[in-house]
Amino acid sequence: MNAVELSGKLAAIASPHRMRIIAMLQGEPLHVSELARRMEMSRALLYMHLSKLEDAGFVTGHLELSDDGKALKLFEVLPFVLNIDPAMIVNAISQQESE
Amino acid sequence: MNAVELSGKLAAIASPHRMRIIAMLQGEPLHVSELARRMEMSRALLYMHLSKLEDAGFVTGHLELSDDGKALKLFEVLPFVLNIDPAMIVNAISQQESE
DNA sequence: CCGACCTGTAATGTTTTTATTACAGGTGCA
DNA sequence: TGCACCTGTAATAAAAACATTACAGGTCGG
Repeated sequence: MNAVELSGKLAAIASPHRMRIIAMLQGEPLHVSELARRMEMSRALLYMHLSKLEDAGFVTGHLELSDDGKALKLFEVLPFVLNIDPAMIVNAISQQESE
Repeated sequence: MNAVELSGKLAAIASPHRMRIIAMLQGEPLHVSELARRMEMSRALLYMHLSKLEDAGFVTGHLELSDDGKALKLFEVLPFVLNIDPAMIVNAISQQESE
């Protein structure tokens, strides 16, 4: 992982709102409207945060049909681990590309 | 470490410029002007980035006298480790305060 | 005294991020 | 048909981050 990719991922979690989203989804997938209620946040804003988390690979969402036939967009946390220390920063900077 | 502190630290490293600063200082403390030359960056801008890194506890700087008596502000990397995964995010969110 | 270094920051402009509001459209059910 | 849900996004405003320029002041050596 190069420096740009790494900083992108770090920026994606470096937000109290987004960390709270991860904490709420952890172990309990929720659909957008329900999550918006629990976060006490507008859906539009929540979508913005969810997009950043999804782009960075921390969460994933998919449409699903509820029991009564309504479409729900369920989001869940993807497993991830990032060990940040000086050596891995040096390593990221020295990477020109590659995943 | 609570969510606000953690997001502050993550935001501080979530920048290619600042990651590069850490990489350059790692193992070789440098004074501001010299680092500015190697980074090809203005001192004013470098100070802004260094302040963020110092506030977050990733680097530290102190004045020191060179051999010919001039004052130099030497910066060096402080050891740090951050293991980021869903569980530690949940933990950070559940912390109300404490260091 | 002057030139070549160094530190430190204020003021300003630009860009990006964050947040709000408003809209369009869908399903199920009484 | 009207109500209560849901998804999705465009347009806009407000706030924060980033970057540049310009200045003030210090030490040293020729």
